[in-house]
Amino acid sequence: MPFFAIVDCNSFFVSCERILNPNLKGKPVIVLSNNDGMVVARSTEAKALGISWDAYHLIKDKIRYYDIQVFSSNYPLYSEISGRVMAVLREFSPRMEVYSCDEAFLDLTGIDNLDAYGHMIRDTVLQYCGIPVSIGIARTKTLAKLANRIAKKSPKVKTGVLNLVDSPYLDVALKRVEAKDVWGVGRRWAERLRGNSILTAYDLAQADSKWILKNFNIVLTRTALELQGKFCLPLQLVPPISKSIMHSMSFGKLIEDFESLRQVISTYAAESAAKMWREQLACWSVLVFLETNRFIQEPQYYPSITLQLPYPTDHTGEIIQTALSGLDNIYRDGYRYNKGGVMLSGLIPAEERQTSLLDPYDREKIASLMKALDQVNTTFGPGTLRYGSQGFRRMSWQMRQNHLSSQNNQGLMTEHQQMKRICELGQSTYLIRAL
DNA sequence: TCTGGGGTCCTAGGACCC
DNA sequence: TCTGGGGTCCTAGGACCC
Repeated sequence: MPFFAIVDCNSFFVSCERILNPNLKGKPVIVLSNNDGMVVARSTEAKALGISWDAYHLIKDKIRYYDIQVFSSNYPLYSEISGRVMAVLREFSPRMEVYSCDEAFLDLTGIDNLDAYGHMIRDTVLQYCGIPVSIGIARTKTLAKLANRIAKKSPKVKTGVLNLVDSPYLDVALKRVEAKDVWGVGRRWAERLRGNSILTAYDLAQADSKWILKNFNIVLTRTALELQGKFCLPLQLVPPISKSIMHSMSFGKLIEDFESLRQVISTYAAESAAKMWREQLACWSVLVFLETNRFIQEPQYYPSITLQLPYPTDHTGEIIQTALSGLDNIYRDGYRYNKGGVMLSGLIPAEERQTSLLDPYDREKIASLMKALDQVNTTFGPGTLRYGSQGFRRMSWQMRQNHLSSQNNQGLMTEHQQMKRICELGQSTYLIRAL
């Protein structure tokens, strides 16, 4: 019988900002989404002040009143630190699933003293990465998530580690967690479950699985079985090949003119292509979409179109051209657009492409061009080299980031200085190796 | 002024073929 | 011409996750 741990970084983005600026410890801190639109991460202190998933512009008064520290999201920083945390965790179990940037499942089967091991993991990540984590350990992934939730919330679990393997408190734990807070149960299903008097994780575990299968689906059935301690969800040890790659974002302001939209869509297409290129994939189809702003009273329009390519491609220029022809197709005058995006799908490993005599492009030349492009943009910053259709000036639709950590407290901090700051924390070989 | 971005899986229903 | 079953493929939409 396997044992699983889920290791989850506490308020991850906030913890990352605290590495750059230790003075933030003990203070209420929040991190905002792209465009500084909404709150996406909150320190415990901020949560205690009642800050939740609010629109930033609606809670500005509260932020001023309580002197809450505000940061725009700094994804290069978070992704760097995430990589270091994962490297440390892998030392504790090579059988690991990186579940998100701030969470990983570890297979701890065969470990004797699970409690002690959990504490060791927690202490090591804190020491070497400066990130506090919570850990739940149990016989299934779903139960481990449940244990983790209690470890995070309950004042009784002061150590941040909860082990439910063969625990006499398992039923107590299941009864304490509401069905809506079970991993895999969202708002909609929770409502339907409540209609059938299933209120807690315990109720869900007790429910008849045939009944769940008939009235819901196989996904929820597995969740219920996992709550009974029956292993259904294996670890995903090797990240599967992406099925789709998307770049989409709200614009800095509403866009009415076609030319600006062409620039946005070109830029988003180039972004998607770059992501795809880094994963060494090629795509069969390109989807383009636009959206108006649903929060304001005016004509709404949510068009999208999917374009099939004659051959799988990873050529940015070709993807931009395709996306722009899609834009031609869906664009309508008289709307104010708020958001757009480009999604690439039908992905295959780039090397598996069949070469065709009819293919008008020289794929090898394109590959070296793309490689050079990516290297320049990695070294000198994204967007240093770009296609003409992306535009050359900073445009009003570009992302708002008024609270970047690098500009907040100690003047401008370069990426190099940020990394140096991260390293000052570490006495560890992990960090040195990571550099 | 201002309301995230990026994914996955499952299912129902339509189109099409034999 | 009508009727029907069975199979596959695709797409859209709904649910979930972080």
